Amino acid sequence: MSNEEKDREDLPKCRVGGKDPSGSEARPRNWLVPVILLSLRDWNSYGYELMERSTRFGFDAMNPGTLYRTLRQMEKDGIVESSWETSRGGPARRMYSITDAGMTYLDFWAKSLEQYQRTMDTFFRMYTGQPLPSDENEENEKESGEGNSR
Amino acid sequence: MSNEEKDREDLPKCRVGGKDPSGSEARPRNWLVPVILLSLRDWNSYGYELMERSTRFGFDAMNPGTLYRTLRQMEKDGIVESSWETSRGGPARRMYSITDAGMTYLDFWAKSLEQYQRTMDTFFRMYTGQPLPSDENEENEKESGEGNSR
DNA sequence: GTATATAGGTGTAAACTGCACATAGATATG
DNA sequence: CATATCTATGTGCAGTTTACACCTATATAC
Repeated sequence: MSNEEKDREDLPKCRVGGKDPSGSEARPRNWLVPVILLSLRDWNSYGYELMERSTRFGFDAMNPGTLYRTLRQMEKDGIVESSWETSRGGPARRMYSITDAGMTYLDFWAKSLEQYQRTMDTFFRMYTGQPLPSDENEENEKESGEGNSR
Repeated sequence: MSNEEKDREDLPKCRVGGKDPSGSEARPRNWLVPVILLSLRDWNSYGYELMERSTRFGFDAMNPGTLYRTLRQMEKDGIVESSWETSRGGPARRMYSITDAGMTYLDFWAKSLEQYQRTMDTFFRMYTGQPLPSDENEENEKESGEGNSR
């Protein structure tokens, strides 16, 4: 048995977050939306192709149901547009393109993700043991002093 | 009217992701769990205090319901322990401490978040217009070539 | 004719979260 | 004493998101 497998078996089976934070847990809700918008900003595309492309953005095994449903919802919201492409062998494709509102929405997502990245940086600074740089020590240690330190 | 306010009104009211990705949207599900575990790793604490501390990790206005419920669930999962602290003026506090399983779980979350950070880096590299460095151009442009470029 | 790859989709249950609301001890104030 | 406030912990419910299973249809290969 490899070490990684052993680690996994020691991991508590937590109901919070399903089982473990790997895979789907450690990414924001609707992460699929900015990923799709970003893909469509460069090239128009369709569901089946977007499924493969999103694999590069943390979706190890994208499930079709969620993707197609998200695309239809995004069209209702006006951030993407679609039209059938039938001039081709094989099943018809619903080709999607991003709208102006979609571009605006993508920019907004980018700003939010930047903010979240900074928050995660704070998390990792604290995780690796360094004190918070923005924390000016306004008596916090004393207030929380009833706990033992490890 | 300020520019920021104007931007906000131009934003499409998207059903995907509630309204907009600001605030709660741009962070993973159960983000509260690693935040609590990290806080408890340094000092034992209780719900009311943890509520204030989590404000520093992207929760602008933490709602008590979610926090207390999460803490109870985490205890059921065995990643934290609690005991009543009554030797004090004021209402009793349920003091929490992290368990060994909780430490393991925190490490696991950290690994997942690191992974996700790398994914977000990929997102931002693509967003700002640079090509993916891991992308060795295996005919991808031609395969996706039916879309127009912007 | 039947298997396979491509392409798009629905139904449902579980999980997560925000919001409103409920409870209760201690202390301060008129 | 009445009651207001701060501290502290919770429950109920409804809305959103998502994973999983399942279904349909077209074209091509064998």
